[in-house]
Amino acid sequence: MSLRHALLGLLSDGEASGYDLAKRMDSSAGFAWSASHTQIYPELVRMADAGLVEVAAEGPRGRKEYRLTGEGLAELRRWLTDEPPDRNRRDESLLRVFFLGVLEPREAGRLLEEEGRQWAAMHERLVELDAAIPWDASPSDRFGRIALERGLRHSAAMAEWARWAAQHAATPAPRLRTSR
Amino acid sequence: MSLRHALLGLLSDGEASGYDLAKRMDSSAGFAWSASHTQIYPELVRMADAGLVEVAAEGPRGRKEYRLTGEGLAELRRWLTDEPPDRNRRDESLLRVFFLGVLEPREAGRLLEEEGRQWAAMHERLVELDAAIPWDASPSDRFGRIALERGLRHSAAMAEWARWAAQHAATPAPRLRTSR
DNA sequence: GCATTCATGTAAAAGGTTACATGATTGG
DNA sequence: CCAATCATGTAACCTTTTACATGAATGC
Repeated sequence: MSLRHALLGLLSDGEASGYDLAKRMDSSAGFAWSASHTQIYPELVRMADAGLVEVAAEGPRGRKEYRLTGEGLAELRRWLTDEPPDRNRRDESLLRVFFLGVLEPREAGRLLEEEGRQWAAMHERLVELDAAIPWDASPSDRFGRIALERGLRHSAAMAEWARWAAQHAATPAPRLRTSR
Repeated sequence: MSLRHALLGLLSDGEASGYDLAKRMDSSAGFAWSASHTQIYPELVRMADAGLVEVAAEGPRGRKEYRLTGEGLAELRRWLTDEPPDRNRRDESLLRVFFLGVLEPREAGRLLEEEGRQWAAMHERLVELDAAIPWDASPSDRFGRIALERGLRHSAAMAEWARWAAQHAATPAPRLRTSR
């Protein structure tokens, strides 16, 4: 139930409404987890029932600002330290690579080149994001920056891999050599 | 509906029963997509109804070997070339990083070190897998090797990142410097 | 003979997406 | 006044996981 912990984490950075959380999810932590408002609103109600969050204030248009309770913060910490991360991989763009052999080599190469462009574009986006954010010395910014660094390295490595792969997709060499 | 395309892809490599597919899923393509037998069996029935696969042979213990139809192969190719990959990210171990600020710096560092060990272990596993597989010149092996190379580069980059991050998690520097 | 592996399934529950629905407030 | 954004929700559907269930063949 990672949605719950994602919401606890986002709320640890300050009070927010479901609407706010949905938007935050689309930027920062959304690189790791996404959810639509239709999933967030009922989950917040369940979390309030469980005592993990509480309504801190109500605003215009029925806006409800949620705040983390002590119990909620404890649950977030427990999750981080005691529960082993779910390393279940689910990556559609990798899945596709396995099956590129059913296409013409040229077509497979073309798709890998496109994959490289996508990763390069993502890298570019992250570089700009990094430059645009006024990082401060707060713990949440420190780890936000560390998470972004992960994205930078990941996208750089994937863009490089895709370029390498595109070259090797069409070359009828009996054995591939790695670049490392 | 990626499960369907994962199964089509696995079947493009040769006939297999649901049982076989569940096992293959745990090794090769399982690094990108996993599914349990309880999901695979009914999906194969639906795929047969849709004309994408057919029962090629029946064996002992009610074993049913499925074979890709022409329609199935066409659908696999259409998916690869015409449908844009779903780049929806869902990565619990990254999600955690965003929230490490709620822990003691030392605890956060410890978790990042553990993350580094996990990635290094994964890298080691892939290096061994690479050495153990008798790659041939077939298209499926070519792209299997390319997919594995992606895993090698990915795990190497992530292991390096985690080591870097562990160092920076506890250091109370006002601004982080990247290693690139 | 017995344990293991092979082999298939059903059903309930949980998690997630898409379509539909409503209305208040703000900015131009 | 009108469009855009804010703000919340329900319901149907699809996907995935977990629990339960059964029994045949193989190897020792």
